[in-house]
Amino acid sequence: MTESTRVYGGMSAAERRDERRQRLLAAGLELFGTRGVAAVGIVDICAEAGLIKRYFYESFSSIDELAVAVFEQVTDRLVAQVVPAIIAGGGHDPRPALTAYLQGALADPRVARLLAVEGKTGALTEYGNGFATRAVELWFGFSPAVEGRDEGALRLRAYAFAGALSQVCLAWHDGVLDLTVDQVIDDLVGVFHALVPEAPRQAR
Amino acid sequence: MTESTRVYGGMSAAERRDERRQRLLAAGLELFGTRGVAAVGIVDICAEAGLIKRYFYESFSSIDELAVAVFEQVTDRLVAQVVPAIIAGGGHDPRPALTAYLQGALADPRVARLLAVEGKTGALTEYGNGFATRAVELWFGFSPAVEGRDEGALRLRAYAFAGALSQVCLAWHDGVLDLTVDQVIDDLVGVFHALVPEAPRQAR
DNA sequence: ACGATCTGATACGCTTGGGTGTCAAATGAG
DNA sequence: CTCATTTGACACCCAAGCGTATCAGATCGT
Repeated sequence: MTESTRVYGGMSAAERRDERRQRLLAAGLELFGTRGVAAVGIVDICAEAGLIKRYFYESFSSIDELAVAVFEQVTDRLVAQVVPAIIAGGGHDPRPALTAYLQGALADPRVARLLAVEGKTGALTEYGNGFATRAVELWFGFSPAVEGRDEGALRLRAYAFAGALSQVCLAWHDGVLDLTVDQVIDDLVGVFHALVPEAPRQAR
Repeated sequence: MTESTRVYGGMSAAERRDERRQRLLAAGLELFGTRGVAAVGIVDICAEAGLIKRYFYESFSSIDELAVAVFEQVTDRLVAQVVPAIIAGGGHDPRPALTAYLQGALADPRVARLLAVEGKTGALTEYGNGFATRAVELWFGFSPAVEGRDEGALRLRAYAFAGALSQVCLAWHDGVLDLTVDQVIDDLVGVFHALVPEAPRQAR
């Protein structure tokens, strides 16, 4: 309880603590995004972050807790970039949103892997499903007020597109798709329009 | 080296050995398909199979080896059902093939999880990617002789459809899609045709 | 019935990783 | 300079899981 709080290395106690937490998050992104969550231990994280175990438990109490924090950091960043792009698209052009999303998922294979694979396993399942749900609800923000049989079909297409995005990102990172980033974006815009022919509720 | 080989429990030595191997494979499908490969140990497999560790090492030398065998068994069964259905479709109707595939992936959530999640992690990555490649090449069997820019775009759509299939199966098993199996099949046939507008090279 | 073999249960040694503790060196306040 | 605080390196105990070994009961051939 004695908060001595003095400056060390030019930083206050809170600053040092936050900086260590950020290093742990960065180490988690690196290792979780390459080896996979299940293959990473606390010792690995500390080695990658250049810290000792004491400072791991300073911010987190388990590997799963760190994994959740990393996942939320990644998805929050992504949402923060995509949502304004959706608004910029004016509700009828999916390209800005797709561009924003793919700039995150194509630029960093670790992000792609976290979203497409790790978010479906172990302690991240509920958070991964939650993110998928958020994305699908976002999708429905474009085309509301559907009912009955078509509502289910539309929802299916939302999940279909989400899965398509993930798989394409993984395949592209694996090098099996010989396309530029812009080509991938163009093609996925095409996929979007193919999946939602009634998409832009503008002049129909 | 002394192969005594005598009958026990009404089975020959080879029969008993095969039966134990099958029980291990079944236990692997159950546990890998529910908890995930990374969360399963040899002891768990043996408990599920009702065997002791000695008989695990009789057929496999590690958890990863069992996981590969389970994955290959599942995918081989699937291929054995899908390929004839492709032929039955005559190269222009995707419905039989999709029906065959989804009868496997929708009837058994463990199969869906193995294909969509576990096949991308750990020791199964190469085999999972190999299966995806097989599926994509199968896709190209329908629409050959494309070249240049369109070849990449078509390949992207193949991976997109594969990802769509996986994600829809997972979502359906999670109960977020309130559709019957037949409705899912119908809708995915629609997704297929949407992704491949030039699909049936019949009377265009 | 008897002996050899097959099986299941259990135990043991070993390694790995989590969680905690100790101690000396580095740093900053007075 | 002196001393309290902060930090890093290292040691330690413990639980879990792997791989192997042991042993009694069950089963089969003769």
